[in-house]
Amino acid sequence: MENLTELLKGVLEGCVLEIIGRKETYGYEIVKTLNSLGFEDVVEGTVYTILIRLEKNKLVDIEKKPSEKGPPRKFYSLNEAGRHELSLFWEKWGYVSSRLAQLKEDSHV
Amino acid sequence: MENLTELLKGVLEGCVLEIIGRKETYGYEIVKTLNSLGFEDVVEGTVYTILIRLEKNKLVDIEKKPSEKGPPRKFYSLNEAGRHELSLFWEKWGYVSSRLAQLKEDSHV
DNA sequence: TAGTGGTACTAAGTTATACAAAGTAGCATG
DNA sequence: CATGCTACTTTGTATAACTTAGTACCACTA
Repeated sequence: MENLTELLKGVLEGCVLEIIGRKETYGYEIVKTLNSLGFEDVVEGTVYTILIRLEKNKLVDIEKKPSEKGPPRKFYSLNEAGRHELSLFWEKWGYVSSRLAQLKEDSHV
Repeated sequence: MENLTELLKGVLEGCVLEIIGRKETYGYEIVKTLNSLGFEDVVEGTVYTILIRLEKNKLVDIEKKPSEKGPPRKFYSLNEAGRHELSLFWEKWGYVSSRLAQLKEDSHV
């Protein structure tokens, strides 16, 4: 799917929160996860800027661990504020998507 | 619902296309329509910038008509390119929302 | 007739987010 | 020692929504 950029604003951050919320993970793996979830064109630069933002907003805890395969990994996990932000995200997403569903539904009645 | 700004990127333009696609209408009325659809905090400044963008991208036809209640209205209708853009929007929206639905579904399995 | 409020459009500047592009660096394999 | 995968960093750009302020038409009323 091409040029989803604008529709992904706000969405990708929510996805990253959700992914981190499931299990402690790191940037490179998150990129691969997003790709496999259907967000195929999401690249590292995008994800790392999101992670830096999450850190700056104190939504995640970070732990550095060595890797067998390359440079050390920075593992992220959600803290309490992060979990709250995640539930807020799903709430907002639910709101917007239900309005859109309604709009679309009305359109072919 | 508070602070949906980022989630609305790309979405509002799609909504405006959809609204215009149903019947010829004008900016002020579009604002009211969006508000009644649940996008309560969307204000004129936002909608008019979208309309100017649609015009610049040649997705709409425009006709100026007098109003009984105020300044003349600029009526917008979708042209062929606009209808195509609208169907593209719904396609993209469907893609993104289905991925999100899947992500959310997986989350509480 | 001055003031208020609803209708209707315009325009300048700000902010937030995704994306592009390039680079640094560790490690394994051939 | 070159290639390729892993893994993180940084700088800059584009886009879209939002903020704020302003112009202007019209009807009603105190």
